[in-house]
Amino acid sequence: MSNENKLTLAGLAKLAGVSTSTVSRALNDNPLIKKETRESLQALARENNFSLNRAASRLRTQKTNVIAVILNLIDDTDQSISDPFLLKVVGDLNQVLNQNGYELLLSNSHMTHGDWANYFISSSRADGIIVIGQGKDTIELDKVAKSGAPLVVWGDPNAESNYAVVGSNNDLGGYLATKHLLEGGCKRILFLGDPEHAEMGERHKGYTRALKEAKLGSNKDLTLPCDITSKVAYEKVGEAILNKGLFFDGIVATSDMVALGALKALKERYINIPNDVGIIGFDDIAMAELFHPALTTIKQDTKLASKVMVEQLLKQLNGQAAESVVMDVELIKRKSTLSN
Amino acid sequence: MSNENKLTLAGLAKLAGVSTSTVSRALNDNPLIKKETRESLQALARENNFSLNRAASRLRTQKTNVIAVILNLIDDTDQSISDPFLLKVVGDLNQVLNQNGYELLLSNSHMTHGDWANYFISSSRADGIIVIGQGKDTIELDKVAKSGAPLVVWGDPNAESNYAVVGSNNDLGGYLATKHLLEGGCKRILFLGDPEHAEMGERHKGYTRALKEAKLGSNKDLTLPCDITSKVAYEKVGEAILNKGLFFDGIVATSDMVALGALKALKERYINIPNDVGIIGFDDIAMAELFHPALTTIKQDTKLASKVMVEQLLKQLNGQAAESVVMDVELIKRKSTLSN
DNA sequence: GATGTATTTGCAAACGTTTGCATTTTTGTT
DNA sequence: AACAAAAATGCAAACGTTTGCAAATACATC
Repeated sequence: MSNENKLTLAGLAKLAGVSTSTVSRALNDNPLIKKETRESLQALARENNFSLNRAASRLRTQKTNVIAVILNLIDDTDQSISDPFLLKVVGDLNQVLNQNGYELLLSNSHMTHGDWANYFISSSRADGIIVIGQGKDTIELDKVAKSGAPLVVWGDPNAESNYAVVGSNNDLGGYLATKHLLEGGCKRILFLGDPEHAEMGERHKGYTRALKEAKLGSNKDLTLPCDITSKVAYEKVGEAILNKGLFFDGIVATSDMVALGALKALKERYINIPNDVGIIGFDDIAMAELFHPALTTIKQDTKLASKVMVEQLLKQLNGQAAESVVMDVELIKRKSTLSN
Repeated sequence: MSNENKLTLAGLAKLAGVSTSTVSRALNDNPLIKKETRESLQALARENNFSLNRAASRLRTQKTNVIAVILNLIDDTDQSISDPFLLKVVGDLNQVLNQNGYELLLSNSHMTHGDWANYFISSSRADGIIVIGQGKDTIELDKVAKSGAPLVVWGDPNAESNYAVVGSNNDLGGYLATKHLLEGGCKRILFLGDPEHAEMGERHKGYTRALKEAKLGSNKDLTLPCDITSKVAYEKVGEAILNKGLFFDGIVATSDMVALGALKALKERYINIPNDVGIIGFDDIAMAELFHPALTTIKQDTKLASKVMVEQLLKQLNGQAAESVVMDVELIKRKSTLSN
């Protein structure tokens, strides 16, 4: 590893006896250069372990081919960063971005304070931003959008916004979940999650709608606000039962992790699932079917979603306008609920 | 967002009526510049939403302040990318790297083919590489190490290698796990995992040692090779019981996810845990205590490990030699095993 | 062989920072 | 007031690519 005399484009050009422009074009597969020349130069580059200096080419082309992905965490608990669903999204985004010739710069809202557009875009660290999660306030997002930086957000696509939001049809998800429980015979269905949060709010709407349709007026006591972690869900459900007994026979959980917490709280009290209480989750994380009983859930297709997010971002990078997209959800019936 | 006349260092300098060198130094907090000047220039930059072009400064300084983190996936299943433990490590690394002024470029072995050192380091995409997981063959890693690129690997620190490996005391972990089961009265303990894999092999060694100490010769039939996913574990355990009956009364699983799969297979057959079979996992992922029963496990401290990995990497970036580090593990007793 | 047109290459100027060195300004000493 | 030393600033040359334009070469046509 001779550090001091790292091979450069100019060096390679001298080696080949051509100009740097020719080598540059050859390595970028520019058809201006004769095919044979191109190939022999590419071979030469390979032999000599040459690789283009990206700092230089980024400076020259004013393009980084990097996308910043920001995990927009709501609370301060490190916990939430380990939500398998969000991390799955990161993994899938990485895949899709790579396929499109982009790399993924990972960040999270705890670390990156201040102006995201400035920090990532003006500074030439990245060409665009994908934010996972709308968070509670959208001020930061609005600022980014206003700056004109290419931006796509995973969140509630129905929310009023001046940027492109990709997200599930949460209302439908909440509706399907609730209806499924109703069909299984549940009468008093608990909504476990925070309706203040945009996406969860939509799910709550669907939940309420299904109840109304079934002529079961929604009851405020049947909504139990709760963070999106299993630990909190476990505690909240335990607490609720302690205070009020088993006042429900079904649970619509706002994520699989929340469902897992509820599951445990119930099982510890020897409450039978699904006979005494039916539980349905949201997300369909990989381990959902490994819970005991296997978890019925509303599936969000992260792979497809990632593809759509990247598409919408690429559009903006090409100067076109992007739009919010609503993704389909799907009821996955397993063992934690009764079938009708 | 006036795109065509983006503010540059020269522009800012003109605005302030000083030279670019002064502004550059001021923004980098160089004490060569008078304190007041520095502060007023920093304020001016803030007012004008100026931020340094990193492509340019990286080119000039030959330093990126970026670290590439590569998830070294063993198999082709997308599954393994969603192992909560590995993703937790990524999250923790992100945190530590940020605290040290570095950013995290995420990658995985499926996407980045060929020469990692060339791709990331010579190309000036990153200053160093952290690889999570040694994989089955270490050819690629050896190549990176030989190239002289700053490199730290999460894996088996006892493995022979010409690069710095940070990892748990897996042998001790396997030993503690097995001993704990023995103390709980288990006589025929199953090792669930692939001893061919470096880290798992160490755990298997510890397992064998504990058995020997207890005068229970190790039995080859009691080692059940198995991928590191819960689904495979679930299938393998189910299969084994189907073929040979319940020939074990304890399981040492090589990860919590594997334990989860085993757990389910057993529960489906109404085998009582921990009375009929004790199960102990590895990792202590966030949801381990939410399994039912709460999972006894060997904890790996990812936060501390991330800190150590970054330390070892920074050493190399400063021209010092790095060393392999063995991290402590800890037995976390919960409900899936009997206490002595 | 002359001419015109395609094809292939090279020249040289950017891109926006940082930094060694020279220069200017300030401060302190006699 | 003169001078030296210290502190603060500026000049200009890099860093390694890409690319518009000009130049050179190859090929075809008469």
